[in-house]
Amino acid sequence: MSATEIRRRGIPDATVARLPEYLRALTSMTDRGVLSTSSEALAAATGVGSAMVRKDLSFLGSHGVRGVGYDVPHLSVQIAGALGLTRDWPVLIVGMGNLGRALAAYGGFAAGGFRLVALLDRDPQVVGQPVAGLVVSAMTALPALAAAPETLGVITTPAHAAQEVADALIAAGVTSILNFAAVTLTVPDGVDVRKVDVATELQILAFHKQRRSPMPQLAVAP
Amino acid sequence: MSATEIRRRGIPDATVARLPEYLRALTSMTDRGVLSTSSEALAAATGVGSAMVRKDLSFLGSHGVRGVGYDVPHLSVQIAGALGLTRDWPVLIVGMGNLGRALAAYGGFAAGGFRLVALLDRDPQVVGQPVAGLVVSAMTALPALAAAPETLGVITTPAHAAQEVADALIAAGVTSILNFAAVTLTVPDGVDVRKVDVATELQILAFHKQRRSPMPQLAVAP
DNA sequence: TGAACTTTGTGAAGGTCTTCACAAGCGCGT
DNA sequence: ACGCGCTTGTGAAGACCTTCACAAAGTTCA
Repeated sequence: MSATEIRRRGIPDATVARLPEYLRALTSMTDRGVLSTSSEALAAATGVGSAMVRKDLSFLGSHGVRGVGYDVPHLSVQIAGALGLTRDWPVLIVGMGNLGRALAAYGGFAAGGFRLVALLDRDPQVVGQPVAGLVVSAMTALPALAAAPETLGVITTPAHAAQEVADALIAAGVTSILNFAAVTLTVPDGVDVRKVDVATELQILAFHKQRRSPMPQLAVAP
Repeated sequence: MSATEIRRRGIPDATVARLPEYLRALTSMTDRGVLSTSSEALAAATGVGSAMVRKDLSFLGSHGVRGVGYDVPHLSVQIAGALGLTRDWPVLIVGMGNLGRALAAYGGFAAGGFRLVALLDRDPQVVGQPVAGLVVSAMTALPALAAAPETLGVITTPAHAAQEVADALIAAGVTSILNFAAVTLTVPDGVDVRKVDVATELQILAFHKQRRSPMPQLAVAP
């Protein structure tokens, strides 16, 4: 693939989905004082094939050295830059149930420009409570809290409230949403939704497990 | 694709990943008293193209009626059967921090044969506490608790403990793991791991958002 | 009965992603 | 200076996935 073609089509989605893995492996190497690595070592650390590691990294430009490998700090910067992690990303979470609280307490945000700016809930009993160093806001505060155009929204409400919350987020100008609720959100063009769903993941695991060791099954009438 | 070929190669992974979506849409229809649907309606409910819905469902066999559509209860049973949700799937969660507790309290397990059978933690302070109607067990109890060969393991420990927990689960006979920790687990062949990682999802969202509205960027020296 | 209408099921075409295989390039030791 | 060994970068091939387009097959209604 030519350099101009990459610029036209951008980095493939499949590659983008793996870049955080590489970055995590590189961060771990940095922590252990490893300064240089190879596609083979990154492959071992991430479970991806080494040829794919090389192809993925080649989309960021050629930063490896033949016969030697990749410079860990330099490659980390390249990937972080490609992912946009050098910017500041305000994050707000709507839904302060068990999951919302767990997520608010989760330390993984700071590692990559993500900054928790607000926690919201519809329940007046919950509004005003302190959670993870922030005070829970009412839904009416949403437009003010999502003022920054690069704000990322996280939905941790029950399924039945998620669409309404998504609509409110979008009305407030949020265009990137991470949805933990077990529903498919309907959103206009230009809004990017990713979902995280435990039930779906378990069902996929169950499917593969069943395929490995099928149970005697009742015949289905034709 | 011929019927024998489907049976040889199985249902494509991409299709399996969408079956839970269809099933959820169908369940919602059942709840609303809708008894019949179409590929177009399922497409609207799941955000998938209607041609793909039809192709996906055709892998389960031909259960639609031309000119009419699909029977909601019948199709629900077909999908649930294909996913293995008619079996009983014991689930155990290791790591009773915020996330583990949130997950234990999450109601979505029962909806599909998933049954929470045990919660474990390494911390003696936590062992013995009641969580979600179960008492937290010590790690030493793992082999006994994972006795059923179809047990699914969920890891909600901090990243640094996850590999060790995975090894223990595998030693206890668990071959399907859902990993919430921010590390890539190394597992032997025959063990199926799926990961759920908030940081990765946020990074992918950030990438797409940045691509939509790039920031003035510093040039990188060649 | 039969024509009009609707919706499925599916070859074929077109993309995208992964793997293969090896030339090109770099450092090191002599 | 030069050859040897190592690792990258990348065309090409192949596998996989999605979209298109339409024949097939059913229902409805006159």
